[in-house]
Amino acid sequence: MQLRRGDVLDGAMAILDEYGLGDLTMRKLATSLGVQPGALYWHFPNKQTLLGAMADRILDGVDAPPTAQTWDGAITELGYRFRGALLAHRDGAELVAATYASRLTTSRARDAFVAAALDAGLSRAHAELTGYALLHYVLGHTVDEQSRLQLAELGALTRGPISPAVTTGTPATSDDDLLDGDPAVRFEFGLTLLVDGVRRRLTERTSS
Amino acid sequence: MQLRRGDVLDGAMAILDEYGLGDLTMRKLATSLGVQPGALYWHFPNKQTLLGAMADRILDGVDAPPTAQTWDGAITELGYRFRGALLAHRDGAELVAATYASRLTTSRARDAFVAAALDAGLSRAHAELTGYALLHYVLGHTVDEQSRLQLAELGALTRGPISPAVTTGTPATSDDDLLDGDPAVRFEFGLTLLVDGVRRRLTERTSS
DNA sequence: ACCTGAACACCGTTCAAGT
DNA sequence: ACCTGAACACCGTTCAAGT
Repeated sequence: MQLRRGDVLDGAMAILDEYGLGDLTMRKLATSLGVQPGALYWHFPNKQTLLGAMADRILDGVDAPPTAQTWDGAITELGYRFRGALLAHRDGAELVAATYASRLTTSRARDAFVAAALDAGLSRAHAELTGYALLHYVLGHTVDEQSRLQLAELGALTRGPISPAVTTGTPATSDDDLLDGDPAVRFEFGLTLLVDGVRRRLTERTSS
Repeated sequence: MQLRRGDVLDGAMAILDEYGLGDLTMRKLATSLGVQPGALYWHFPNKQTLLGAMADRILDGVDAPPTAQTWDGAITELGYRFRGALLAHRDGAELVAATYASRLTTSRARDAFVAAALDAGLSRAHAELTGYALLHYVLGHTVDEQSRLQLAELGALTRGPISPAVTTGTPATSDDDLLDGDPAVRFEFGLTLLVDGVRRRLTERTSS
């Protein structure tokens, strides 16, 4: 059976979800595919490009038009969708943030924010700037949220052998969650600040 | 001459500024200090802890009380100060973002934002949430801004041997800057959206 | 066209032993 | 107390050679 580019990508996603970004090495990936490390370099020029393709897969669909009827609903919907996509894979936020930085993603996630800001009534220039602000906020928040989550899971495992049956009944809250509050509430609040910021720009326009 | 913890930190910061985070290895650091790699592990338990100490140094002073007279001026001042601290060192934003994720920084930068939000008149809970939103936005924005900057510098070097004298006269704008606009403008815009979001919460309080 | 075998030039970390 | 020497268990990437 010959290896195809998609198989490499699938294998990489599987390792990511099961072991995390730190354990995603070209050598482990090759082993899991039953192939020599060098074989991967026929399908991807380097690891960074592979990570870029993974980021694209993680973000696949987030740029679809929102279903909400209002402009603020649309922006909020896109924000939650973006965050959800990142949280759906172990280290998803970190991977996407790193890939955004290296400019190896082809995702048009930011464009979706820009389109929603245009629909709200902002000028092209302001809509573009709003797209950046939303993108940066969601990325910054979700990287933080996911790393907390994973540190808490690690802590829960380290803290001791509690019967797994116990954790099934209780909601998956950790010590840190209790101290720092619900991450969804935190996310929503920041998103609302930005949306209200946009609202203010709109009323200034109309009233002048 | 015996090596002190501070010397290791100084050496690490020097490598960061000159060669970047990717070239900051324990081995290179040891060589630059004229010592064996193992010696470093007497002063720092591991590389992560060293990176945490570096992040603390980068963020040193950003949590000082702002001088601005108004609450919105104070938040803006803190935002610019935070961003400035990150931009002052090569890969500073990436390093601090990674360290925030691993919770190995002792910086109270977020607390400064929270204090400013309290001064604005927000409740404790809302001020805390505002602190997170501001922190995440500044971090997300500046990681992006700095990676663009460094990709542009790399591109400028790669694109060819233009006389260094030419770049002295012209402002340090790259092709990407022209396409994507002034990063300071982008930063200011997002910060204003958040500040205006806070403002809205304040007026709702007072008017109800 | 696609992959192997084998190497190159690295990593972070550990730890007995030295001074 | 502080460091060396030397190893352990890895990395990403390249590339002639095979099929």
